[in-house]
Amino acid sequence: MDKIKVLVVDDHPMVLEGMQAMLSQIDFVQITGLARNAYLAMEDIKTAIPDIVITDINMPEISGVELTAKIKKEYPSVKVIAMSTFNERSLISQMVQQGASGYLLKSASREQIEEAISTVSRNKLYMSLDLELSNKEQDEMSKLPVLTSREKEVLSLIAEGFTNSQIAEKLFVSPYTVDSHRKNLLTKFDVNNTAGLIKLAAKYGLV
Amino acid sequence: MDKIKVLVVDDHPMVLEGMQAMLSQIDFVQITGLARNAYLAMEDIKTAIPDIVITDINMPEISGVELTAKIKKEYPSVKVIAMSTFNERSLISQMVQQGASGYLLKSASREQIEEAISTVSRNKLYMSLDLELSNKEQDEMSKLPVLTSREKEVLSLIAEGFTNSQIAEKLFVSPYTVDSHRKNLLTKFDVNNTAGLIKLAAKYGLV
DNA sequence: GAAAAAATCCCCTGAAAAGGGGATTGAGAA
DNA sequence: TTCTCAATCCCCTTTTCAGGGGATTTTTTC
Repeated sequence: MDKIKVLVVDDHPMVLEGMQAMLSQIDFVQITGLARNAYLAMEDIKTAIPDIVITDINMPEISGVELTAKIKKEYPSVKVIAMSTFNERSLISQMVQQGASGYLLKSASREQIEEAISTVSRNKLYMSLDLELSNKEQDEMSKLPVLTSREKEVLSLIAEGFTNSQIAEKLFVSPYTVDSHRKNLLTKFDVNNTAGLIKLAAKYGLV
Repeated sequence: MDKIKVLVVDDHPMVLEGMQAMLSQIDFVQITGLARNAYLAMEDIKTAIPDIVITDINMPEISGVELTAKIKKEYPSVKVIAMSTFNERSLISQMVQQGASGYLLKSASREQIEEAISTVSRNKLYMSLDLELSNKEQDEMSKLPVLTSREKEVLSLIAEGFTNSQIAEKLFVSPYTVDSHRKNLLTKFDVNNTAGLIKLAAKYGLV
């Protein structure tokens, strides 16, 4: 049985070293490369096509989301496992949309990493979402409202500091419309002013 | 010449492994332990007193700040190097106040870690603050206004979603006063509404 | 002990947001 | 095909915020 070829992408040398150390303890895994950015990752993939790419989501220049899109476009058979710290869960759906097969917390243990790799290599999805979440966090997550695309648009503009009428101009709609969206956002987030709105939105990476 | 004894504290196994891998490449360093939380770190220190403790700031239960306070209280001669990801710079001053001797980004290279350890062991402060910052970030950082303690207090309450009068009640002052602070904050941050305020404050970890 | 900085308080105006109410249109789901 | 939902638009009232203008007191710093 062939070993599973894994490429790790992360801008933190520490994490790369850590992953190398942990992956080398897994007997069915073979490391094909360690890349500290998306460019180098694509180079590495070209020379030695891995089975799985484990990539950080938050990276300067080209993010993990974009890298995943690139990989899936050029090498659809390569599986991608996204890695992030706990406060970026909002990016998971983005990653999955781009074709990621797994989601790993940076606080993952060797066992979890092992499980993630073997699960993903069997064409299944691995999500380590709830593993380290407190009840409070779970509650907060479940309360996360579903926003329409227009609402997201308006929210990000609010967060940019624009007023209703400025946003209305940008979106070519009436200020009344923007105000409606704003009110819906307040209701959905269950807050009663802009401050609460931005705070929550920022917390869940929506802005 | 004796080796410098180092203990690493981080709740992420990946980082611990990474640090171990990187530190073992430094010939003048001897790892006395790897702890995944503050409790275990204190145990480790008891059995083998290290010269330097490298600790993550963001940890569940007991934070790096609290751990540093504990260490400096019980073992004043032990040096502490704080470690964090880039968006927590606001904690640096807290760490320094608690007696930390260094600050290391998690994106640090082996060279930087080496430098941090040797600098700190020579009783100097090591701050890796500006190392990996882009010009844009540097500019933004340098523009960061100095807030008074009252202003910080008011800002965090604004971010919590309270109105001026609610804040006034909490602080036992007149709403006029709170309004003054709010206006000063707007001026200092050079923004013109609450949204811009919170966004900036959040960006620099002030809330 | 004087000067500077921080914290407090007050007033006014106009703009913006919050909190209600409602209505219409179009697209997609049941 | 109805029914729901998203998106659009409108009006009203009250509250809060933003942008000015000041002033006083306390605390810190030199």
